[in-house]
Amino acid sequence: MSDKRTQLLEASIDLFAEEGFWNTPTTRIAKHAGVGTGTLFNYFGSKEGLIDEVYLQLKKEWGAYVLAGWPQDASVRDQVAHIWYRYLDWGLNYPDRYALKQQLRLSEFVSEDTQHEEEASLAFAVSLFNEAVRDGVLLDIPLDYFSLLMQSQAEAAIEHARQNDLGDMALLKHIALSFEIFWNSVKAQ
Amino acid sequence: MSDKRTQLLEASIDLFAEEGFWNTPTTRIAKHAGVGTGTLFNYFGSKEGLIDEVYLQLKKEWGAYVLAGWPQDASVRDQVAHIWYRYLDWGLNYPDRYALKQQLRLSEFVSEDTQHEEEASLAFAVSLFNEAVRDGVLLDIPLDYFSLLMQSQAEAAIEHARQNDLGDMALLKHIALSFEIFWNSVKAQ
Amino acid sequence: MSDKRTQLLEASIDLFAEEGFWNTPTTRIAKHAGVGTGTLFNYFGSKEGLIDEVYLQLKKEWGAYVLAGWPQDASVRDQVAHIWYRYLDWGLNYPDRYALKQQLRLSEFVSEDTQHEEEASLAFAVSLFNEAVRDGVLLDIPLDYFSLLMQSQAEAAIEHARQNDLGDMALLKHIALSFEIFWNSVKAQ
Amino acid sequence: MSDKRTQLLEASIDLFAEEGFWNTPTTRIAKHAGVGTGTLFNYFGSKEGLIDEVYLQLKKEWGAYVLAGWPQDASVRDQVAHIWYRYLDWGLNYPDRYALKQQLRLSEFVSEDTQHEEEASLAFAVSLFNEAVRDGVLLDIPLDYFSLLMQSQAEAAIEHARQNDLGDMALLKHIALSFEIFWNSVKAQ
DNA sequence: GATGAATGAGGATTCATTCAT
DNA sequence: AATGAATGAATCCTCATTCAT
Repeated sequence: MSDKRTQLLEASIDLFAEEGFWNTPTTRIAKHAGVGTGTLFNYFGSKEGLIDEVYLQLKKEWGAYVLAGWPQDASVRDQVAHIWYRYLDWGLNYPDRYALKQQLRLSEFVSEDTQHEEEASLAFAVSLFNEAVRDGVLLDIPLDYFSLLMQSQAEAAIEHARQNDLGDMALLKHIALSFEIFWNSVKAQ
Repeated sequence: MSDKRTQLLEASIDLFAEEGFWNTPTTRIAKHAGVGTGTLFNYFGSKEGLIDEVYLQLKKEWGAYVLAGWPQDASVRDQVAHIWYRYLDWGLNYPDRYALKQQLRLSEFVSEDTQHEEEASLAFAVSLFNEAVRDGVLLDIPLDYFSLLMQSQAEAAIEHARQNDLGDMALLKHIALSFEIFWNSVKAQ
Repeated sequence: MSDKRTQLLEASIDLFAEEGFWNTPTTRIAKHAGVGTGTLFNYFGSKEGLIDEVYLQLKKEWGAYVLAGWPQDASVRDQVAHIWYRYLDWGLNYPDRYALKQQLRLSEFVSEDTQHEEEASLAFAVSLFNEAVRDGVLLDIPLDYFSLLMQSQAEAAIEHARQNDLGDMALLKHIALSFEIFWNSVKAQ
Repeated sequence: MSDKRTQLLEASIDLFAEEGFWNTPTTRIAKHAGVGTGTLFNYFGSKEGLIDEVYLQLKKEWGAYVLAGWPQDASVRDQVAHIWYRYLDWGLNYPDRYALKQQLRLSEFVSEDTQHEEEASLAFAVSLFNEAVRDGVLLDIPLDYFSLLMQSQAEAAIEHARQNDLGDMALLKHIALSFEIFWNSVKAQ
């Protein structure tokens, strides 16, 4: 994992967040990263290649953040809650990275393959989910739908928090409430 | 509402859906619309202006579709269900338009103002929502959060349906289930 | 001499002086003149045609101004002085028009023919000049050189006055001096 | 002073002289210079930037030409005469460059700053002028007016020569006469 | 590997001019 | 005669990518 590679990825994230990736020429990225233009192409082959890698990088960072401190022995509800809180935390603590990740998710710049690449964190939660379903704790729905529901509701919660610039107290209340709502939607009735 | 204006909007939607708006030069749009290049700029001022208008157009179409046949005298649950079904219907019947609308929502191409422009349909549902909360039918949460939740879960449902290419039967079941899940998340407990 | 024709010429002079003629689209001229775009072309055929006419118009205005009050019975020196003073007056009273006329004189926008079109005022001074030469009052040089000398020195005097923003007193002194200098250059020794 | 930079300046002068700078697209300049279009913009930033530099280049060339062989120990009259002859020489030997320089001087294309940039040659003649005034050889007028007078009369002389296509003999006579006329206008009486 | 000057295809936008009304 | 919406050729400039050093 070369140093310059990392510098280029960081520079890209900085600049994409500021100006959008379509307003950010490769030359500016290279300059901001402190390397030559050619170097960018040595590492990533093309601008699209770079963007793909940026997206993967963000997914990776996000995944690591979400899984950190996973309480493997807690109840299903608490395990899910942990992911939920970490998810919202990341979105609210790294608004630029979050926004960029969201944007890249649907972007025409990111290749299809990269877009659909499995998010590590969830692959990783498969057995938890399957057990919970079998034990009658969660609704019996496809895992991928469960994960879409979680993702979309988490995004709604983040979006609401960002749009309303909540104070500390209100924010905590909102996060707790958002989890209740989510849980009610997926718990077995 | 001039003829050429409409032709340009239609042509844009077609081509943006096919190739992405950033791969679609203004000249191609104009040609596809059967007008001169200059005309595009007479009507929309710039490519960005055009994209803004495309987004507004899609929102408008979508809003009209969702509200069609609204059962004003039904129960709250049925009214919400109606919107839900129409929402999913639109997303599944007009996949190109839906995908484009989603993409534009977060795009750097669409100006902030345009992005936040009130969606008519919801403004319109305010009193329904307020009454439902007062009557203890719905959770007492901010309207904008309610609407984010509805939107995000509907999108998750659409996304799931599209990714799994469900047969007619399974599709109907999925839609019904998705509404149950949504309803459980927002109904007063 | 139609009304609209005049309006268009005036509008052109206004806008050319403000922004330069190459930054002034025909549509803006027409709008500023309060007529339709087509009308401009009805009257002048092309933008170049319009600019030609603007130049002729300025030459005409200038010529009329310079010749006004011509003291036909005064001495040669006084007659020349009269033209000198009027010339400088015009340049200083109508700085926009003066600057524009200067600029058009060499511009690639003005057709050769129009550029060389005889300036009425001087044609008109031929006999005065010829007599003065014969009488030994002026140097025996070609008339066209005489007229170039007069023009160029007058422009130098105007330029100096403009660049130095002279007060009333100093300005009068400058003008008087400038004439002395000119006269010394062309009077028979 | 890169090679390509010079090629671009030369190509510009060639083409501007032939067709006028406003009829000369950047692509044609680049092609004529044997470089890519982008290169022009790498060096000059914009077409206007290029034109500015062309103007400066012409001023520089002209200044060097005019000052070459300056007879520092000759009389004031001879020193001034030297500049006079060199000035006319340049104008007559390089008609294209001269015409272009004249045209650019007043053009809206050349930025104000560039237009007013001090001409080295004259800054350089300051002490000569001051001494001559103190010694009662030249009229006591502001230096900038002196220089405007010199410039304008030299231009008149060049203009006359060009318009009349004089033979060698007549040309020499004209140049000598033009200097006498100029000298009479500025020498102390 | 690293560089960055050079490239030139590609694209948004302008604007003189036309012509149907 | 007057209009102004429509046109599309023309042009400036950008920027991903290459390649000689």
